[in-house]
Amino acid sequence: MSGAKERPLRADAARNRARLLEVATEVFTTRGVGVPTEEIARAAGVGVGTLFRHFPTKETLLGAVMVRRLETIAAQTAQLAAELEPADAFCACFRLVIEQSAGKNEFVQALAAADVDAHAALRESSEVIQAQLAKLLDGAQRAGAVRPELGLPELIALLAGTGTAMEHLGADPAARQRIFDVVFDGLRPH
Amino acid sequence: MSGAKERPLRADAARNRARLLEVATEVFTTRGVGVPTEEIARAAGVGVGTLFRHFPTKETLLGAVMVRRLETIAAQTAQLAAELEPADAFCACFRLVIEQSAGKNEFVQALAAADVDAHAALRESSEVIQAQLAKLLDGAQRAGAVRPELGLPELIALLAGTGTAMEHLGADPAARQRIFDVVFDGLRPH
Amino acid sequence: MSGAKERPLRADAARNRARLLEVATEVFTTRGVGVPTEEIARAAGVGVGTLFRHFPTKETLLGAVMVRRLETIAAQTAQLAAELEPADAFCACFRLVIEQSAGKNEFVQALAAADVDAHAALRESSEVIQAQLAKLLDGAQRAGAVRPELGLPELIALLAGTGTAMEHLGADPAARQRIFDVVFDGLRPH
Amino acid sequence: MSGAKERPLRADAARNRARLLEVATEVFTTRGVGVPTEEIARAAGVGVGTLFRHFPTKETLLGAVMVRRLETIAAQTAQLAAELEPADAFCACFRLVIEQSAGKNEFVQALAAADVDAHAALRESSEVIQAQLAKLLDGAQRAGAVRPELGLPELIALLAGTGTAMEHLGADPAARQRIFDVVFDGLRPH
DNA sequence: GATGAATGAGAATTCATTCAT
DNA sequence: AATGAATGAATTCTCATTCAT
Repeated sequence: MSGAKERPLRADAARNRARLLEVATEVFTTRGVGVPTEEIARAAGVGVGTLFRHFPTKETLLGAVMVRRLETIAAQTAQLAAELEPADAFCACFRLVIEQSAGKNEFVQALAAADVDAHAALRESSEVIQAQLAKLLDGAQRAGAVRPELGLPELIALLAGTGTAMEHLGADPAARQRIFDVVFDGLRPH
Repeated sequence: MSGAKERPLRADAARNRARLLEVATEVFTTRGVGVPTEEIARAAGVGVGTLFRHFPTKETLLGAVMVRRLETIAAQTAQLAAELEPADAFCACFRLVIEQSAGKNEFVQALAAADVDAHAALRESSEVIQAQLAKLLDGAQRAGAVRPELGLPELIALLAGTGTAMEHLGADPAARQRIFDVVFDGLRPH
Repeated sequence: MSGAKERPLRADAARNRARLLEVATEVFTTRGVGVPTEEIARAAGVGVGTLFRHFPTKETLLGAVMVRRLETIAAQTAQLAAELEPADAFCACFRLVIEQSAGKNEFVQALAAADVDAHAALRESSEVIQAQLAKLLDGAQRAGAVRPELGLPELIALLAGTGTAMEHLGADPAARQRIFDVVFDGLRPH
Repeated sequence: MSGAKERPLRADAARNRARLLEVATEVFTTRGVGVPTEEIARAAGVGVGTLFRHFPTKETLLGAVMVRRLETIAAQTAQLAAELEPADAFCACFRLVIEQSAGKNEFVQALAAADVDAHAALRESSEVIQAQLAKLLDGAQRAGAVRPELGLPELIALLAGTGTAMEHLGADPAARQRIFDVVFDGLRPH
């Protein structure tokens, strides 16, 4: 279904690609999507040409960064979901998503402004995570740990919102915990 | 406190300035800060030159838009605070801020990316609101309606976060209400 | 039908636009369409921005150059057609087109490679000329000066071809005349 | 005369070189010289590196394509010249050159824009053909079939021009024949 | 004061050519 | 020899800001 015929990719090319993704993630996250591609290339120690060989469009790069993030989160989520009781799993994953999503989240908007094909790759990863979240939510609700009237869209909105709140708070762990307290207590049936 | 000597400003100039702010608010809110200044000028029915005479920098314009929003919110907040019991006032104002802040909120980020002087004008308005929020929070906490361990920073973070959540949800009023339920229930002492 | 509402255009702006066209004609003609826009701007003594304000696309500029050429030719053709007997008019106009069309004629191809809208402006001018040529051809054929089996497409092809031949010949007037002799003698009924 | 010490060239290398020339001829002819080298390499089933090993410059490749064309034409011309009467040989060869030269003829211009060394290889092939054409012209003139005042430069210019005319006409054989009629009748003594 | 033309520093992207594998 | 990844100069176009009218 992911119809691309992926060549093995030479060792050094793979390294460059990985490095580029690494750097782009860092840069986009800390300084926003407005950063010039050239700067990302320089930071990765390659020429612009190389960047564009791997990601034919800035948007493609953006998408690849997102996908990588999503895949990481999906993997960790899967593990937590397997190891913990429904209610705990739900909380742990909620926290996980928040911690992993930190940074300027204009990403999504930047991508939303773009054409559909760019989304194609994202859609898949996105659906995987959403499915996981839906299952976690359902489990927590059956266990009576989360208000039954909430749907997946609200959960996603709350994740996004909590992420924003955390950004505004900076690193103070006590304050962050207080936010989690509010959200988790608010999520419980009332 | 605002050290500038403001001349009276001719009638038509004032009208232009007002119209520009109006339009800029609308445009920035619905289409983001990336919109070219020229387009804003055109939408306001003036030349770019006029825009830049009133707001010597795009960032200045952005700041002015923010200030206007903040002042509106501050005024409405003051009124609500005067009319309602502490607990109700807190909730009403929380909702108010959320509803008024709707739209592409890259604003803040765009401003954050800029130099300190641009903030100067904002700081004042910002402080006014923060003082109001602090008072509301304190009142609600004294009334036992809000967890006592929350500080102003957390409140602000939650406001920002709830705003983001609402954006992700679109216009569905029932879903929006469910988010408010979670947040307000979570804010209560547990 | 030419639906554009043309503003009067300020004096200096008009001068720049004219100069730009002048220079672009010269440059494209002598050095081909590959010349960077920036260089054209420089040669016209303006910044790139100005060039792109007047011609939002390199292709637009190309088109405008063509249109100008075509219009010049059309005007001169009209005059010659009015003043001379059919047979002479035909020859005179044939020569005229050749002399005016000199230069690297990749123009047309460059434009042909582009989208339809760019052609729109050209089409009109092009049709005007083609109508004139059709009339001239018809007149000359009625006068028995040109083979009756030739159609407009062949005439156009011959114009293009003779133009190419002239380019290959450079400025030697005697040689150019010999080419004309061949073509005109060949055009006569046999 | 061609001062390079040519090594025998391994069998597969020779095959690659041939294939490259084949493909480049096709591609340049149908799509113009703007096509990226990489694409030509891909179409030939080799890597760019290989292309550049055989032809150290895009221009070199262009030149080689031209040479190949010229050599083909020269060979066929020689055969026709040997088989036919002077007048017929002249006409047949004229047609031959036209038919073989079809396609986007920016070639020559592209080469003309380049430095002299690239021409060096061409010069030789070019001189061969020109000698043949001179002889054919002379023969036809002696036979009284072609105007005596025409020189080789005019013949070449007419060949180029007729080629252009044909390109403008597309494939319609009747129209093409009408062009030939004009040219051949024009070439006859008047 | 208002206007909108002019400016030019970027920004994304392409492509001939080089070079490590 | 062949490969294709890497390179970076060059190119088109945008947009905040300035300035002549």
